[in-house]
Amino acid sequence: MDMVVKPTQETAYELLHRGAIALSDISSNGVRVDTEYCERAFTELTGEIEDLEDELHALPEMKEWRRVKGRKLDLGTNDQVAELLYDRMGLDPARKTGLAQKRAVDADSLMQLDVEWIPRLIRWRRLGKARDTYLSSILREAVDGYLHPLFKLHTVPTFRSSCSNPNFQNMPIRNPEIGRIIRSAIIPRPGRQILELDYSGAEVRVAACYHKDPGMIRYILDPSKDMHRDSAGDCYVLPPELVDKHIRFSGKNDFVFPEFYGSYWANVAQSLWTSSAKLEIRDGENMRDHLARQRVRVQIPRPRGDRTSWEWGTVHLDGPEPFSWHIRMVEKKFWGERFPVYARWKEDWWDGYLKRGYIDMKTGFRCSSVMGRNDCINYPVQGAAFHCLLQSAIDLNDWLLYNKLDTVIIGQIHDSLVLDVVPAELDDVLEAAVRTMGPELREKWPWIIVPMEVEADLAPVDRSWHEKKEIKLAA
DNA sequence: TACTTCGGCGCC
DNA sequence: AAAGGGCGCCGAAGTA
Repeated sequence: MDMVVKPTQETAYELLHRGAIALSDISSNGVRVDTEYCERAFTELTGEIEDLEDELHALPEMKEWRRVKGRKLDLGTNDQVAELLYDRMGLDPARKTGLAQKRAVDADSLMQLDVEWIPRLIRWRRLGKARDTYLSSILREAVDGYLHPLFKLHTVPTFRSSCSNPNFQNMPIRNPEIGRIIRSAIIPRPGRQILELDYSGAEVRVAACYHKDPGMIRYILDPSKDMHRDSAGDCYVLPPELVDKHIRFSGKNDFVFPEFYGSYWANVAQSLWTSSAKLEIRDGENMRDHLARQRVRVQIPRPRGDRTSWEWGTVHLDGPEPFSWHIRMVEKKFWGERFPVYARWKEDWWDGYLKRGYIDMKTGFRCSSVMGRNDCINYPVQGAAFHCLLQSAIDLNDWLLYNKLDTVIIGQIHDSLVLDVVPAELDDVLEAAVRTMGPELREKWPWIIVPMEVEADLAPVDRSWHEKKEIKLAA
C-alpha cells in the first residue's frame, strides 16, 4: 500500500524517532506476570469450558444433530452453529457476514434469537477467548516472569501505534468476570504498585481542536456538563438525572461514539435497541417497557414510488421501527443543535480533501492516500490524539531516567500509560505526570485549545492490575 | 507442513 | 450522498 501518512514537518519526524526510542524502553522494561496463577486459571477455565460443553451437547437439538450426522456438533465451527439454528431450527439470521454473505453467528446476532441455551454458548466462547487468547499468550510470551510487548509506530495508517507479542492494548476489562481473570495475572515488581495514567476524552478534546465547536468546548470546559449523559437521555427519553452509569455507557458507546465515527441513525438505533433489552431505569422497570410508554413526535416514512417522504406523527416507542424514527430525530438534534459547527467542519474538511487530495494533522503528518469520507474525518483526530500520548510517554520516560527514579513505564494503550511504581516515588511521579501531560504538552503544542486532563488509577502494593482504583489528583 | 482468509472478539 | 475509525489473535477451513 502507498504511504498513507508522512511526517511532513520536522517536529513530526522528531516525534516518530524519539517515540520509537521511548517505546523500546517500555518494551524492554517489561510487564511482570504471575505465570503460576495463569497455569491455575488455565486449568480452572478448562474445567468450566468442558462442563459447559457437556451441558450443551446434552440439549435435544444437539442430540438430534448427533443422531443425524453421526458425530457431535463442533461448537467452535460457525458453519455448524449456523446450520443448526438457521436450517434445522428454522430461525432467521439477524444479519449476514461480509463478502461471503454467510448468516452471522456472532454474540449480538445470536442474542436476538431468543433461544434458551444461547447465553451458555456465548459464555463458552467468552471463556475460550480468555483461555486461548489471553492466558495462552501470557504463558507463551513470558520470559523469566516478564512480558515484553512490542510497540510499533510504523504499521497503522493513522500513525497510531500497534502492539503485539502479546498485544498489551486489548487486555479484557469491560466484562468484569473476564477482566478479573486476565488482569489478575498482571502484577507489579515486588514491593511496587501498578499505576495507570489516562487522558480523559482524548479524542473528543483533540477533535475539538480541529472543529472548535462552541457547544463541544462548553461540554469539555464545564465539569458539571456531560454529553454522554445528555445524549443517553435523548435516546432513551429520560431526564438526565435518571441516566445511571449503565444507561450512560450505552449512550456513549451505542450512540455518541458511533455518530462521531460516521455511523447513522438506522445502524445506531439497532444497537441501542439491543442494549435497551438489558437496561433498567430507576424503579427496576425494564427500559423496553419504559420506552413503550413514551409518546414522541417523530417523522414517519411514507414510501411514494421509489422515494420516501417523511410525515410528522406521534408514536409509542414499542418496537425497533418507531424507535429508529425517534433516533433519527435524536441524531438531527445531535448534529443540528448540539454540535452544528462540528457538523459543518466535517463537510468542509471533506471538501478540502476532495479539492487538495490530502489532509494535514495537527501534529505535522500529511494523509494523502485515497480515503473515504469517514477516514478523512477520523484519521487526523485518531492520529493526533495518540501523538499527545506519545509525546507524554517520551517526556515522562526522559524525566524518570534523568532523575534516576526506579519507577518505570511498562505499557501504553493509545491514550494511557501504565507504570510500575516504587511507592516512595509515587507522589513525585504523579506530580511530574500531571505537569508533563497537561500544561507542558500545551506549551509545546499551542494548537491544543482545551485543557488536557489526566486521570489516575492505582492498585495497592503487590496487587494486580485488576485491583486498580481511581485516585484523586491535585489539580 | 506452511500459509492465507474469514468470522469472531478483545481493546481504544 | 453515504452511512462505524483503528488494531492483533484465535480457530476453522481452504490452498500450496
